[in-house]
Amino acid sequence: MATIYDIAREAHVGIGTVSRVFNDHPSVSEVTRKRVLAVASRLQYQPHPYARGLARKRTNAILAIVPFFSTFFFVEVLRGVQAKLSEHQCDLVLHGVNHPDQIESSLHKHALRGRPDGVLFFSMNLPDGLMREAKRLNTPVVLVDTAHEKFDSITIDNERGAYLATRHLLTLGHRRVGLLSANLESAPARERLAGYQRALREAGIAIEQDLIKRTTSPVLDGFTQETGYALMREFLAMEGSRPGAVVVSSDIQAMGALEALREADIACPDGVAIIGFDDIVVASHLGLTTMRQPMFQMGFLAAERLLGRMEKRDLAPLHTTFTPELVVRKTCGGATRARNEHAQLSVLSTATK
Amino acid sequence: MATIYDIAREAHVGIGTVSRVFNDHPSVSEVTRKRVLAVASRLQYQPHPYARGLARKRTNAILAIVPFFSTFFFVEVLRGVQAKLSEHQCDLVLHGVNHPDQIESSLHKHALRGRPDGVLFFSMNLPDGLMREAKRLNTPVVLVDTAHEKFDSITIDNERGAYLATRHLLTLGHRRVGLLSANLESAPARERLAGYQRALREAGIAIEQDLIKRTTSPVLDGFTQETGYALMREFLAMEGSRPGAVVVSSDIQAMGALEALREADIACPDGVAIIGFDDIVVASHLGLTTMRQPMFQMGFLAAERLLGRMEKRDLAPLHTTFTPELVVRKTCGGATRARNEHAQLSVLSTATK
DNA sequence: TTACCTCGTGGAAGCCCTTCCAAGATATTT
DNA sequence: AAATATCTTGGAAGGGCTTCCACGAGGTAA
Repeated sequence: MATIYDIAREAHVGIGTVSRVFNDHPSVSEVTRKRVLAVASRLQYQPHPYARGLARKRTNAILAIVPFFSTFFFVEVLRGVQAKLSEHQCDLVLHGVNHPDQIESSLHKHALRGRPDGVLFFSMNLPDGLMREAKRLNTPVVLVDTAHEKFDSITIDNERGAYLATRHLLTLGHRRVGLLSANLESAPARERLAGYQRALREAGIAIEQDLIKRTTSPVLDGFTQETGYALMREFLAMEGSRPGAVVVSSDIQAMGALEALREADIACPDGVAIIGFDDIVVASHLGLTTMRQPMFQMGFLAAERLLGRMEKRDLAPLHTTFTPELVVRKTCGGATRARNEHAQLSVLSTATK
Repeated sequence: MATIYDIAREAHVGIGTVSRVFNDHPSVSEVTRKRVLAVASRLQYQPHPYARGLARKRTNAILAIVPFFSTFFFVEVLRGVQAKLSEHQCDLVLHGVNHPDQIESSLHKHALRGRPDGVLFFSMNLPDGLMREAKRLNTPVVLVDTAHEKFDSITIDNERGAYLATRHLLTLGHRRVGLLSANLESAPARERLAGYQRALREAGIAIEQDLIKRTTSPVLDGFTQETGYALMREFLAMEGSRPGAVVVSSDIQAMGALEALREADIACPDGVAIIGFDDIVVASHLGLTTMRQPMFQMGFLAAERLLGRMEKRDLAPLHTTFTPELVVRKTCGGATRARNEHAQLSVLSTATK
């Protein structure tokens, strides 16, 4: 591979000039610039990113720490991240975390070893270790689907999402509305529970504990089809007092729930209506009415914010919350038209200390 | 951040010794090693990866080029890749390609700029540009889900998979078996067609062109739910001569096909039986009988092979083919038990020029 | 004319490592 | 005891880039 020295020699200029050309430095005469570029292209020159990183003290890489990046949610969000990052010359390095316990230890050994210019941290409670390291190295961090007052964050208003979902069912005339929740250790699960409860309260409907099913499974905090299947069977076992509609805390669980219904030979909108949460790709194939999260956008925005933070580090943390949007399909009955292509965005707070 | 010079000074040794300690060089006395490590840990020393890369002339990063990494298939495969890579100290840099045309141009500007130690290239025809560059830079490349005689590859025996799928339907007593294919520009689609035809031929059944539906859609080469839906409707429009069973060339298409059936109110195993291809996660929720591809394993093996190739570059290309495995569920009727947890692996050829 | 800018340029120094060579210290052999 | 082999060690060189300082040339103002 050619180096700036080769270019310099062939173009009869100094290495400084070559470097300047490749960094768009203003003080290079047009004629020199052309000559250098010509030689560079002839020699197929490519600046060496590591040498550059070393000299500049930057890596041009951002690190994404995600729990097991196997779910639709992360894939979509990461696509958004990529979309933004590719506009800049910036690499995305993925670091999958299998178990929360693993974070602290692996962080040091692997993740930050690469000295990323920035970090995107997903859906987990921010470990103290990462927080300290980030401060120490002065590496900007943007949290996605989780929050902390000292860092930028992009989140979903889960409470409101569940509230809207529940409202939708109430509007359709349902009075006995159940909640198929997940592991309440999970913050999103708790928030969605709160939204569900608020909607019922506002409608003047008593909250029955029997109508709230949850799990203690640690596997993906219960956001799995298995959990959805199992909990829906619990509902079905209630026989006479079975709810006529169920708010499910994720689409993937809704899939399991639908399977349970099919197995029990209970029609979906008519026997039991179901509304999910996420709007993963398959939701549309299942005709699942659900609360859409703008996953791609979240990723895009997260990357954008991180890039911005890398420029101006000392501003107050910015917290952005997206409100999920109702996507009406078939599993609740009701109107089929009523959905905007893009989710509603609202910047809730801007200054936190 | 501390550097080896800091460590050397504080530990009263030379920089060479510090470097040796961190590279497990044998000729460092135990007492010195301990001392150096103690100082290093006190100073929270971390070797700088770029400086290391620059000096060693390696980057410790491998690049994955995937078409739109939004599908289940890639997510699973990439999980496998990660699993292997994390055993070594090796980063995974993702490069999503949106459109094939884009490959050639973006490759130069973005992808190879990082000078990865190796490249994983997925599911697309290997562009000449990448091939030349790889040769020029002497960067090992492993192809996944696609092949080229000059490079290592990990593929699926699509022909045999479709053959087995078709056989399954024949065994269940079906005589009129259709093929719901994709865009025949795609190699996997063609191979699956071939397997279907062979199974029929062997069974002494004439091949009817009407029973082979395909698309010319370029979107994901037709491997979409929309295509599945549309083509199944074509089958349904055949009325009297409609096939009693259909081999579908991917699970995602099968989802669309199932939807078409549901819409037409045709029972699935009974009215029309369906077998898919892939065994994506949702397949089990749909009760879809399908041909499983060991996606995680493919990724794992691909990474393993790439790592190996980085050590020994001059061996003949190795081509590994996995045979898909029948997973019996509900959409074909028939037995429900009969499935091993792991796919069968067979190394077909080892020496190609 | 002289003093002072500005512009374009060259290249040394520095970024943080690895690697290689030379050399001192020990141990082994003759 | 001398000669030789083996272990450890130090540190210069080098990897490819950015950046800063210095310098000459041309331009401007006094």
